[in-house]
Parts: sequence; structure tokens; C-alpha cells
Amino acid sequence: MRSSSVPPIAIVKAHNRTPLKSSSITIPSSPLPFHTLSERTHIPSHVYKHPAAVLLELCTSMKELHQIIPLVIKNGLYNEHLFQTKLVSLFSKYGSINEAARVFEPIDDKLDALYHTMLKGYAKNSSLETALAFLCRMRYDDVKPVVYNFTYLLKVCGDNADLKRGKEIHGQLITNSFGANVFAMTGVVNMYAKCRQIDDAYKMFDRMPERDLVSWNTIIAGFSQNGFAKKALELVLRMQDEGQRPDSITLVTVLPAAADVGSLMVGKSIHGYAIRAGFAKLVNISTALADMYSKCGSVETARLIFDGMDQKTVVSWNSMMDGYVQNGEPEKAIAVFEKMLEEGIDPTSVTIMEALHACADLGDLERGKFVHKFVDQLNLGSDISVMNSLISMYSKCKRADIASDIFNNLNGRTHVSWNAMILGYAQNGRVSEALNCFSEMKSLGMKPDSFTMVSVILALADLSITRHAKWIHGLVIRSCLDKNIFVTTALVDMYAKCGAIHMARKLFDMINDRHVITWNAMIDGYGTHGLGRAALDLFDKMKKGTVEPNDITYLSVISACSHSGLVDEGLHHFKSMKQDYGLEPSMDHYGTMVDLLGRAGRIKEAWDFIENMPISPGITVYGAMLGACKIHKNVEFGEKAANKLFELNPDEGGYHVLLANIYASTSKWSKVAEVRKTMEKKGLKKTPGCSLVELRNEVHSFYSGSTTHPQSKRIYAFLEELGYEIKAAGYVPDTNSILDVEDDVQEQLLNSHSEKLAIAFGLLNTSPGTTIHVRKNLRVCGDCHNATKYISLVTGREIIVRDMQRFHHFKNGICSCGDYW
DNA sequence: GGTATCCAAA
Repeated sequence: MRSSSVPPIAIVKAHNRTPLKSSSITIPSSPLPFHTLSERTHIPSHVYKHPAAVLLELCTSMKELHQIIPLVIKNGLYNEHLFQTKLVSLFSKYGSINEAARVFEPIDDKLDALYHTMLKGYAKNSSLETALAFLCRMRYDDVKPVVYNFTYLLKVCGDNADLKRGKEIHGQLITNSFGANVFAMTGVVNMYAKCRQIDDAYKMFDRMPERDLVSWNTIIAGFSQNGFAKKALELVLRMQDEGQRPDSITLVTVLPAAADVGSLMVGKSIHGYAIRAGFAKLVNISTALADMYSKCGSVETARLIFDGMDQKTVVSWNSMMDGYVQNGEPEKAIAVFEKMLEEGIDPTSVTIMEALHACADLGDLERGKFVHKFVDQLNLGSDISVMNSLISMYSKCKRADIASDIFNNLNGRTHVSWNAMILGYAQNGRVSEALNCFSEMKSLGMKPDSFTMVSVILALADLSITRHAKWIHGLVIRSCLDKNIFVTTALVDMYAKCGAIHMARKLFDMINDRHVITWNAMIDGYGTHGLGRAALDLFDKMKKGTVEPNDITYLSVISACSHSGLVDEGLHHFKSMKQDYGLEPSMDHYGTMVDLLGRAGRIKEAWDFIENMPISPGITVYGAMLGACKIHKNVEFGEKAANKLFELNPDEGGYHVLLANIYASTSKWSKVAEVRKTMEKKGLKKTPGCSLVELRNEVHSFYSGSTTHPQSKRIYAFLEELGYEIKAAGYVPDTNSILDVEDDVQEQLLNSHSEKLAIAFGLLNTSPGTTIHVRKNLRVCGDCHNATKYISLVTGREIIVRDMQRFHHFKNGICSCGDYW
């Protein structure tokens, strides 16, 4: 909005509408309406001043109404038109349209007003169809419709998004020559807008012979709510050119549009106008302003406005919570929630959804459960949106089991419910459940949308099977979702994770307007495949284009450098992220930097880097350090890193195991024994190694040393046989990390590692020439890595192993990682 | 008896 187009403070004087109050308090009404009515219809004063009339005016419930009616009858007032109309109106108001009809029908000489009241009752309580039928009957009974018969019928159509009936009423309205009435036509415009027919809405607006402020507000709201924010903003300028001054409702309507385009400049000019026009202190305006600032990324300004508000509604609180959630500060959102409860504000469904969202982002299960209690307390169990939020909160807090319980007991599931559940399974590695949920959804005739596809693709990316990847890709195309940037980005990521990095790039090149996440996915794909140079080339290309890299881009770039040993490049880009793009490195960035230096053997440098960090180093940082010390057999820094990790995460046994391995690799056996004793004393266990391999739509999982698989005997026999073959080819078992036992036992233990079992199973059950895909939950062990190289050589098979860090493509005795991992 | 602010899944 051009600020010049907003006249200065004169607006207030020219403005003859009083600003809207946030909420009006209903004071028990006096018999005034009866009085005014009596003047028009000549009702004698003994009727409208009768105590029964006063009681009906004060009546607030069905129960009271039933107590008053005998009084009406006893006093012989039942046949008075005034009482008949009032009774019809009250019965409709309290939801009993049948009783209203029972009063209405027997009356002989029905006034027009009685028909209008009855029609309103049908519109409010019955179907639109019944109301329309009654409208027909009115014509039959020779009752002339008035304009408000149409306005509230149109409102009902809009609220129910019933376009069919809306059009019918539009037609009737024209027949009754209300086509030029500003009230009626505003109602028509609103109806089309609410039925998401914004083009028709605008056409009607455009044809109106006369437009008042409300008509302008209606069409602006229409564009704003249908996602045409720019158009809404344009119309605010145009209305001023045509002599209409935006009022507080215009501003409340258009502020979300400003938020949508995300332009602080536009938002600030509206803010300026609001101040000049004297609207800025209104509670709904300041709420909408704060919301706009949050959505434009300036949550601090939003908070300033929020704190400066004389009064707040629950919407103000909800909006502030949302601001923090959307700006990645969930703990502050929770703080607002707690403050709100302290101040005795009653939370609404939106409050609870925001709180759940914040808990989900924090991964805080305990707090999530605490918020869940409010759902029952506030009786929100039938609010589908709230239930969907619960599903995604539990999923993000790694409790897909609770999420699926809620989902399974949920009535009236929407697309969002299904999508949330599929995503929940996908995020928790429950691939087959995600796929089952997906096919169940389809079998119920629900069409997958872009959210569904992204969720399914994420699940399949986890599975990493090219055949599945191609299947979903085909489905995406057939569902016409192949132009959606989130879907195509997910496909790029999935192909990369399946090891089909060339296919990923082909798809990437075909995308016209790439989003920053698209670039990130491709760069990360190259990185995890050890194609550091390709990742850097693509990053250069990105920087030359219009899409700006973000913090995630840099994480992928540095990690790509780390996987390929490009230390200097990594150091350079780390510096550049803050210098050139003003991006503050996060803990993950520091962790990746330590990994980069440490993996390359620059252990001392990595430690110095940690000591010079501006923030307190976390688990990821020391974890990377310990991993590097394991690779380079560095006891001194390994111990330092491990001790920090024992403090930071005392429940994780894996760090003790890593430290023990470092001791073992330098033959410090007494130290190894010490660590083992500590672990026993603390009851710590190592996360068991687990490898997965898919065969004919079934995922087979193997734990180290397990003998529970039906083919177990065959697998171990095959591994023994394979052992001779690869030894003949030059393989030497690396028994460094297996302790305290005889050589042949050591070899046996090595042979029972989960990845070897999975590979053997794959070889036994697939035809020659096919590629075997294995996924492992931990990092591949050194001996398995070496053995797999030889296995790929002697069997002539390509084996792709994806561990928790990256991909290893084994082919002809060589691994794609170049043994740098 | 016509217009309005906060919200569920990537």
C-alpha cells in the first residue's frame, strides 16, 4: 500500500462510523422492541405492556419459554399477532423448529412478518432445502419477500459453502427485483466468495450500481480469504480512489493479506494508517497488527504490540503463541501459554493446537501429555483439528503408537488426519504402516493430495528401494501432483536416498522454479554419496541464481565437504555463511565442522575449534569429536570428548563402547575392562546394531548375532563359505575391536554382525546381477566395510549400504566412499 | 436482516 494514498489524520473526522467494539455485553433487554412495533401496527398498549410480553422479552431459555406460554394463553393473548410472531421467533431461537411450525401453521390470518420470522427459523434450524421450499410457499401464499429474507439465506449458503443453493437464491433474488439492492448484492458477493468462487464474487461486485463501505470490505475479505492477498491490497487502494475510507473492519480484513505477502513495508504502512485513523488501540486491530508482524518475521515487534495492549482477547494470546511457533521459538510459545493460564484466560481449541504444535517442535512428550489433558477438560474431543494436532504431536515426540491409537478411534477423519498419521508413521520409521495407511486411505476413495504424497515419499525414502520409488513417482504423475514443489523436492531426496543419484539430478534439472529446500535436497544427496565436488559445483550454481542459501544449505555443504575430505573448502564455506549471508551457525553446524576436521585427522585443530566456540558445545559436537578419535585411534582427545559426553548424556551406552573401542585399537586392555565395568555398574547398554533388507515387499531385520530369522542356519553357513572365498581374494579379518577371546571366536563374532547377515540374506534370495540395498541403524563397522568390498568383488554384485551417516556403494571390490568415512 | 483478526499435515 502506498502510504501517500492514506490521507493523514483527517480520516478520523471524515469518518462517521464509530469504531467497532471488541465484544458487546448483552444487557437483559427492555420491552423496547414491542414498543416500537406497536407504533407501526397499532397494538393496544394493554397488549405490549402486558406482564407476559415483558416476560417473553426477558426469556433466555426453552425452559423459561415453556413456563411463560401458559401465562400467555391464560390471559387470552395467544391469538395476538405480536405474541404469535414472538413465540415463533423464540422457538426457532432455542432450536425447536417443530414447535415454531406448530404455532405458525394453525394461524388463519398470518401477517407477512410472521412468514419472515418463520423463514428465518427454517434457515437457521433446518436444511436450506426446507427454507427454500418455504420461500416458494410464501410466493404461493402471496406473501411478498423482503430483502432480508435473502440476505440471511445467502449467509447460510456462504457459511455452509453451498454453492448450488446459493445460486438458486441469487436467481430468486433477481426475480424479486433485488438485483440492484446494495444489501442483497453484498450478500451475493459474500456468498460466492465463501463458496470459493472469487471470480463470480468479483463479477457481481463489479456490476453493483452502488457500493458502500461494507461491499468493499466484503470483496476485500473475499480476495484475502481465497489466497489473493495482492489483489486484496490493491482493492484497498482502489476503494480510497473511489472515495471510501477504510474502516477498522477493512484493516482487520487486509492485515492477514499483508501477512500473506510477507512484506513488512506494506504491513507498516497499514500500521501507520491505523494509528492516524485512531484504530491502532482497538483490540482486534492491535491483535491483527501483532499477527502481521509475526508473520512477516518480526516476532519481537509483535511482542511489543502484544505487551502494550490495554486489553487482550483470547485471539490475541493465540496469535502471539502462533507467532513464536512459526518463528521457531516453541519454548516462548509455551511461556505465553503458561502466562495465559496464570491470568485465568480460558484456552480455546486454537490455543490448544498452538500449544501442541510447540510441544511437537520441542519433542517434549511430557508437556505434550500435559496439554492433552486440556483437550478432555475443554471437551475438545470431537474437534477434528485438535485431534489431528494430537496425532502429529505424539508422532513428533516419537510415540507413533499413541498417535495411531488416537487415529484409530477418531470419528470423522479428514484428509489432514490421514496425512498426519501417514507422516507420523514415516517420521518414526514405520514404513509398512505408513504404506498400509496410505492404501487404506485410497481404498476409502480419498484422493491423495500433495501432503499425502510428501509423507508417503518420505516413508519410501527411508525404505530406499528404487522399485518403490518409481512406483510412487508414477502415482505422483498420474495424480497431477508432479508440479508441486514440495512433492518434487521429496522425490529428488527419495531418489538420492535410494542411491539413484543420477535420477535425482535428472529430476532436479527438470524442475522449473526450485525452492531453497529443492537445492538443499540435491546438495545433501551428493554429500551423503561422497560426491563432494558435485555438491560444491551445485552450490556455486545456486549462489549465482535467485534462490538464497539458508542455514540448512550450509549444513549440507559443510557435511558434503566432510564426507569427501574437502577440509579447506569446508572451512571457507563455514566462514562465508555468516560473512556473506548473515547466517548464525547452529550447534549442528559446529558439530559438522568438528566432524570435517576430525575425520581428516586434524584432531588437535578440531579440539581447538571446540574450545573457541561462542556457544556451549553440545552432544553433536563432542559426538563428532569422539567419532573422529575412534577413526584416528586418538586416546587423549577421545577421553576428553567421552568425559564431556558422559556428563551431557549419561544414559547413552554408545559413547562408552566407542571409548572402549579406542582403547582396544591401541591395545589398552585394562582401560577397556574399566569401561566395561562402569557400563555394567550403571546398567548401560549399547544400541544393538540392526540392518534391514527388503525382499518382495517385506522388510527383513537382522540384529547382530541374532539367530531368530527362519533362514538363520542357511545364512550362517553361507557366510562361512563366503568367508573362505573372500579370504582367498585377500580379505583379512580386522579383529581389533573384538576382545578377550580366541582368534576363531573373534572371527565368528565378526561374522554375525547385522550388516553381514543382511547382505548374506540378500545374496541368497535375489537373482544374480541385481543390486542389494541394506540399511543400518549405526555406522558401518570397519571390518564389515572391508569384507563387503571383497564380497562385491567375488560375487560380482553391487551392494549399497546406507548407514546413519551416508551411503556406501560397493562394486568390484571398491567402495564409493574411497574408505574415507 | 449484508463485511472482520488466531488454527490441523511438507
